[in-house]
Amino acid sequence: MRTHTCGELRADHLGKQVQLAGWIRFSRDHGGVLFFDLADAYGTTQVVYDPEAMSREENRESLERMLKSFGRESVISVAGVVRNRVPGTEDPRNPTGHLEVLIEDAELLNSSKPLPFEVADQKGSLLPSEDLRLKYRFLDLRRTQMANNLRFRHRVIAAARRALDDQGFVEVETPMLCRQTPEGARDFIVPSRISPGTFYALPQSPQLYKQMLMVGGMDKYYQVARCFRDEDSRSDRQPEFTQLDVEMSFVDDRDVQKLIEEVLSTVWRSIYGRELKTPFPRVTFHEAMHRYGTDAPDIRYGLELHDVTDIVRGANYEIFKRILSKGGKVECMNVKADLMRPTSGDESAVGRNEVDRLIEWAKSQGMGGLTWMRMTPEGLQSNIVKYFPREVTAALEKEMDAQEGDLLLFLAGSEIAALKAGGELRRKLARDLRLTEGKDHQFVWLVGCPLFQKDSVSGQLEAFHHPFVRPESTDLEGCNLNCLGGLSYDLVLDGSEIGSGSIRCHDPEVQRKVFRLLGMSDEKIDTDFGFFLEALGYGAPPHGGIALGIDRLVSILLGCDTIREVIAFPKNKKFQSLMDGAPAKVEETKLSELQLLCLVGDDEDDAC
RNA sequence: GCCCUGGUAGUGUAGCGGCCUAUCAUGAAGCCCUGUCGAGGCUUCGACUCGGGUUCAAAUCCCGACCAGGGCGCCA
Repeated sequence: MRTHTCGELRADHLGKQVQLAGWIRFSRDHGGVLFFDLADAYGTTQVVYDPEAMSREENRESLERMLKSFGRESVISVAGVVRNRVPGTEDPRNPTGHLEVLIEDAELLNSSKPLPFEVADQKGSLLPSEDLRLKYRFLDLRRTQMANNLRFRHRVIAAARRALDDQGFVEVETPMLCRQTPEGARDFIVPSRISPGTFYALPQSPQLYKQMLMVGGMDKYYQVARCFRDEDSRSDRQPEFTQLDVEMSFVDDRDVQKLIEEVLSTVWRSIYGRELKTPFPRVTFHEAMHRYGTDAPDIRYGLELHDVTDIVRGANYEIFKRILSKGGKVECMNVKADLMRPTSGDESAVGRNEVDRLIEWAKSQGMGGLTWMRMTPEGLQSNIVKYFPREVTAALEKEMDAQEGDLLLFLAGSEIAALKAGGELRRKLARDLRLTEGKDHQFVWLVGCPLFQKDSVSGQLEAFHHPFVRPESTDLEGCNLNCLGGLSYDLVLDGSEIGSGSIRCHDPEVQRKVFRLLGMSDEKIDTDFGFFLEALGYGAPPHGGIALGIDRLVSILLGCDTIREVIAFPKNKKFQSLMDGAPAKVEETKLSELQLLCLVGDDEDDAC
């Protein structure tokens, strides 16, 4: 159907008879000469109809009529000769821009209805609303941006596969129809027809299966695995998503991290053609929370938090006094003068109006407000500095290394609230002041996370990551469980968690103890995890692994706002596929076959 | 479950109490044009999400619904 693609023709094809096929992106009718930009997945080639160059007079009229009838996104094939363009009319932006194909014959392979939005890239054309793009995703995918995104994603995955294959990893597929896991995210449930009244769950991750593969002696496993979680959507969350899932035997945490650094280095070489700096910096959970106010720190800029609680204790400032009396903390951030005026010219980009806006923002974040002081030649100044004795402001200046023009921002509240708000403030300022513009991507290992955390409502211990993390110490009776660490590690990229892994419990007794501490009865443990503990009892090797979120990784590398931009057929915020209408009702007979009753009638109001 | 933002021709937008019979661009349909490449020129078509309310007067203000997105909770 074609001899070449639309991105292929070069100077050495000149004079050759070729046949191209593709979509008409643009057409230009000059009253006689007709130009078409013929596009396919590989590029765009200009094909031209020139009536004066037509030799066979008898075909001329019908060919001309046909060509003039072609609309945008019509699919055509053309036959003709490759020739140079008229001197001075070359298009240097296009690799095929110095030549064109002179149409001798053409065929309409398929016509296109008028488009719901523009597919061709045009200067100044804005994207249509996302629901329209999702409804017509097949058209959206024709846009070069989307096509490039998917190709980029493919190259990332291909490079990762190559790296893992080189290291002797085996890609193994694990079931999509699983047993429901008791904790964690909500499962998607699939009814069994053969065993009425029972249900499979779609996997939240292949966690247990990959551990079983280690027990099975597979030694090095990986999978580009689809995972399913029925939790509410975010811009970086979809009900189904893809993980690069890895597990290996006879390793410690450093071995897994080293492997991932190697995999990502291969990705870097493959897509950027340069080396990735390894090993990645390691930040402990404690350090991340106290310096950056988050467990997924972006360390590409400063704005670090300082605990100034003890310093401001000497102040007569009612707001701080009230919070301190309740055991709260005061966190301080120094917005250095040079950060505040790189982009927007003369005056400080964080003037009084902006500070007022930050105060409003802090209130919207659930803080009581935000206190500020600006460093001047006369020392710290602000509306409330009169409540701070000179020795307190002096100590603040020293602790925060305040130089002239610097802005100190204070957040006061319970320790966790102050830190979290500080983390949010950091992110907001980084965004507003464009602190990451032009900066390289930065990976960080987050290590030393606690094994457990207390549920804020029930007070019950719950797993910080998941219940399969090996505790730092196996003496679970003799230690403070609130401080007990796990052998886990998160991979953070530019302030987003893109991976999480750990060394696992391979000793069934340790694993059972962890389950018990999580509040599970022995009966429940045996029902839900009996097979798992049983397996660990048959000589499970020490093992560990990690899973990288491919959608997040790729979207961050591409600078996309949401992971939907790197997923061919994503769902909307309500988990609907606007293109095919999923989820949808099924016929009554299908339900009876599954022994299911639907409590929601045809009329929405009938819902119980 | 909650909070925030937004809904104007097919698409993207302007308008934000009367100058609205609603702007501009793009598109679609038609005509002109023999070297363009977002071709150009001319003509035509085509919209205020829905329901209440305030007002002499509502695209504009208020309330509610619906739809979309962002976030909180949730996501072991």
